[in-house]
Amino acid sequence: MIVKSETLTARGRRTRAALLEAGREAFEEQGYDAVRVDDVCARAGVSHGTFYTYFDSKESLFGEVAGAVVGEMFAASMVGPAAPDDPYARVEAANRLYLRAWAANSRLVRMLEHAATTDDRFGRLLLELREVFVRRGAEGLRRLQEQGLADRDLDPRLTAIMLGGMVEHFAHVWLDLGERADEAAAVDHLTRLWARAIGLTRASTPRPGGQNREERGEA
Amino acid sequence: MIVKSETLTARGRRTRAALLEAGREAFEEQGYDAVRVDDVCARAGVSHGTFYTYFDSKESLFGEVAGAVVGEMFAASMVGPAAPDDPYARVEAANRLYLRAWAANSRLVRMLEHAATTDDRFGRLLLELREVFVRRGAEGLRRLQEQGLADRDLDPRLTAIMLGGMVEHFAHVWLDLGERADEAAAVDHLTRLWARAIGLTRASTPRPGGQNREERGEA
Amino acid sequence: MIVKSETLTARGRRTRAALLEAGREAFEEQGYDAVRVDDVCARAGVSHGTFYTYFDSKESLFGEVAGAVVGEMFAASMVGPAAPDDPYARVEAANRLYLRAWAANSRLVRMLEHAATTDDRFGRLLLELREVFVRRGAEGLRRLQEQGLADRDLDPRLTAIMLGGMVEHFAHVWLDLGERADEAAAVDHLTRLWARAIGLTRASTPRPGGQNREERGEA
Amino acid sequence: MIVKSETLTARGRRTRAALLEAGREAFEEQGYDAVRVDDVCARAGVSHGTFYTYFDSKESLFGEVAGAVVGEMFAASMVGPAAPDDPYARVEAANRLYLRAWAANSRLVRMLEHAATTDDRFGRLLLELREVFVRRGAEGLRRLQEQGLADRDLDPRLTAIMLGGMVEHFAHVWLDLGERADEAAAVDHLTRLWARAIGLTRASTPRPGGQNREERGEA
DNA sequence: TATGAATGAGGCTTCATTCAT
DNA sequence: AATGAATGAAGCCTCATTCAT
Repeated sequence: MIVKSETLTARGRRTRAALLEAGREAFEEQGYDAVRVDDVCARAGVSHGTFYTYFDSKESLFGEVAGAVVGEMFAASMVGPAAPDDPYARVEAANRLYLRAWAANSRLVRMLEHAATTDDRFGRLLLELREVFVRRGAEGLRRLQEQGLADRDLDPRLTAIMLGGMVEHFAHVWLDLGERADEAAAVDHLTRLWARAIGLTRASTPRPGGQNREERGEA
Repeated sequence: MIVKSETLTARGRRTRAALLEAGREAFEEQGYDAVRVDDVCARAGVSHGTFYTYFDSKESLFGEVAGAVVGEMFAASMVGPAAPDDPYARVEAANRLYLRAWAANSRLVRMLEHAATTDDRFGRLLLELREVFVRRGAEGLRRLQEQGLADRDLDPRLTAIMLGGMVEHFAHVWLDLGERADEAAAVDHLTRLWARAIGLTRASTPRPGGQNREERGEA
Repeated sequence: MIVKSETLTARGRRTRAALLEAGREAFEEQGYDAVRVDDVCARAGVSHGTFYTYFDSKESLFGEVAGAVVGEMFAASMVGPAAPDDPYARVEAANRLYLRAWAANSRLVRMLEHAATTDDRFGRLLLELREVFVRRGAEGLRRLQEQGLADRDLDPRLTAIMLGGMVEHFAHVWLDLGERADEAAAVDHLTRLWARAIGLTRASTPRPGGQNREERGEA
Repeated sequence: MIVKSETLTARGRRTRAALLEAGREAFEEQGYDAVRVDDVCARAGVSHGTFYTYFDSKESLFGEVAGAVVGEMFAASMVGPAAPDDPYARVEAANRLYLRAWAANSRLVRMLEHAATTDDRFGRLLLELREVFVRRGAEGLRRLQEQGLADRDLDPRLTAIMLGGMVEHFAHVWLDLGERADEAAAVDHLTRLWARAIGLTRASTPRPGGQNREERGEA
């Protein structure tokens, strides 16, 4: 009988959390395939049988880990109330968050991508995750279009998917495949590409961030 | 002792080719993990033992399959001499090819991505593959910059990585994750985003394709 | 320390009884192997740990359940004071009781048979159980022989084992293996076979039951 | 891929047969539950993985063993052309064969009984097995009835089930549960009970077999 | 008494790879 | 070259039982 957190005593909750944490670490360090249930148990300092008190299988543990990660990424994707007024700066802030959110969990997201290959449930999780970013991007674009600050001939959703994908994919190439770049330059470039792609007109104060401030300032 | 094609009799070459072909099909249909050596042999109509006459291991078979796929993608990425003169049209043609090349091998590329996780050799293969597209993109951009048709403040390589990634990633989202879109619209959007992102000035005849022809025609 | 009923508080007695009852149901429904201690606890509405307050092991629980069942079967096997005078009718009544007793507990008896395979203790229990019926049968036969109502050349014990086995086995075939028959016809046939086998002479009033009344009435 | 005998090379057939034989021995000696796949492999002198080349699982091995046993019992149940003319002697011969067939495989039949509890497939096998004996018995009785040698008021099938069950069950009590008896006496009693139960009239020469020849000869 | 978390022995099965023929 | 039998490392999972609270 597998137990969710609600039913558990404090001790049980601790054990479950330890397994979850151990699982996350193990997956991140070793990759899904290489992780044996016993590895996780050893990390968590519990016996082997205990694992199955809390989780059905390695896959089910991964499901929870992935769920947690996705939750964190949701949270991290919020620009928040402190967002700047300037549209360009907003785009930049969003891109930075996007990049960081993806970067922070790069390995697990890749595992999720792979898991999605086999198990639809993970495919759905991945879709949900992307959808959050896509929605946010599409919303932002639509607003800019309404304000006359962005090209109206772009389909908001398709555009958000494409430009969001650009950021996401760059995170992958950068962090997983070892393409050399520094964050500032990356964010700057991504933002400029993004802004120009949608025809973002700097309505008021042109406050471009990043390192090419001057150059663009001249334009 | 594993034998490559050169050393083989006609019969041997046939068997080897059959295994390779069978492997490719099997990997594409079932995914790396799910494929058993026996599956491949069965498809190729060959006994288990025979497999090891031609390949060291399942992984080595995958290596060859992946190599072949990458080769095909290289070939497919050539815009060719029939490329249009108009820069925008060239970008469009390149994007179409890019998308198709990735689409045609989506599953195997994903497998390669996963394999890269474990085995550096596949990581390198993947890098090589991307590099071809990145180089091509960077070259193109540099040329446009020199001709004064694209913004000079963009780093060609970084830009190519990012915009190329946009295309590649869209292929993935589209084909593997089931985002609905039709090719024409996708290519059109990708091209517009790409063109605007690099500030592509239509030097001569603006010949934008896609669904918003008129609007842009007015400009 | 395992506790028997005598030592227990009222609450303890209730818990123990609940486990016993739950165990019996579980065994009957699922079979020995398929029953997990947890199943029994769940049925009894008790936590896992509690089980071992009252029973040494799953096997020991089964032992008690089996004991209870055997006790019931003993009780059920009594023809009682209301038994008819007519020997044939007595045989018939005994057969009906025998069949019903076995039928009522068919599944548990089978489990007992299986348990006997591994554990002698259950073998002995089974022997005791059978012995009751065998003795009763042998006694009855001996009395009939003495009264000149049954063949004297039959060994009473062997005969009782064989004819008793016929009844018992028929119960098994009928109830466990799905041979179609109705109780009345079964009892009638069993009784006729039994009676003729021992050469039962209807001393006084021939009062054969069942469906062939007339035919035999003619004799 | 599991292989049946037809497809195999001589070596494969030998290995398969060895596993089958080893399985049968193991089951007989240790009982189904106690047998581990590895035990069987050790007996057969093959590795552990080899087992799964030939059988799906322990259960499937048991299925084949049981099938073989049932086949042997079918064969053993034939009275054969050497059967005596005298009906009583025929019954006696049949009972002896019946008893021996059951006795020879008592342990495995018990395992089959138990397996039938869980798996219908074994239930069906058991039914088939019994059906052979039931049919034979019913046929025999019907013939005797037609010849006027046995009571016409008995349902042949029901009677065969009951009297056959008597023999079968006695074999069980005798061999598995340790009831003391010698074969000759057992066969003699079974036959007498059977014969009388069906009202077998010795048409021609009364040639009762067994040890009580003289006593009965006097009657 | 009752709880329920923790334990770990015990078995099953898969499949890449080797090897004798 | 081809065959296919044999191998065994490697992991997964269940569940009766113990134990601290």
